[in-house]
Amino acid sequence: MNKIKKLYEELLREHGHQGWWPINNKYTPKNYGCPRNEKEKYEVILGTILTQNTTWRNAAKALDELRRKKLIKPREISKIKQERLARIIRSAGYHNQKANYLKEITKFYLSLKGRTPTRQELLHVKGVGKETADSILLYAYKEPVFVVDKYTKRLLQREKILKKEKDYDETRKIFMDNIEKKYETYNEYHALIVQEMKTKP
DNA sequence: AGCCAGGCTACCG
DNA sequence: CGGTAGCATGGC
Repeated sequence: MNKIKKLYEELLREHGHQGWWPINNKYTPKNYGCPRNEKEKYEVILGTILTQNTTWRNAAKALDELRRKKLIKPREISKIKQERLARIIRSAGYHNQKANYLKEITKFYLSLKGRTPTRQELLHVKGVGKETADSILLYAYKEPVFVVDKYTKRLLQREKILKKEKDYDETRKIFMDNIEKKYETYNEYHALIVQEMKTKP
């Protein structure tokens, strides 16, 4: 019996479809068609940085401010002074760091010219660690990669699927070896884990 | 009034 | 290699 798959079925039954990622600060339940265009893809990328170690609520406020000022465009983020960008995204926390990170990922994004980046390339960008790299691949580019976070490791402990806590890549491999490599499924599973662990720590 | 949130970098031993 | 301080706002 595949415990990883079984756990997925249980979580889905209990919480229902989550339908990440939010675009324009709205979830798109049961619609994995997002992002639908380049603009939304770029918004998702900014969101992955802004939500690092921060609630989505606070990150979304920062995205709202950027949207209100019509700044969710790579050229605009490139142009703007870092100090001003920091003030605008203040609500996301760590705003000085994140303003720098947003500029870094934007420079990288422009260099791609529409191509899908590799995980290795993403990991070379300052401010992009493993979870953020995988989030960008999954939520912006719809690549079938599994996103691991603190909750994921904790859940495997709680369910006694693992005795000891594994590192990021090992944990990721456990999911990817046991679940069909589909974008929709990895999207759903990660969101279900967050939902489960938020309600039952 | 603390404690924590959908992490990452830099630096330590 | 593994461990940890620092980064910061807002909600409960």
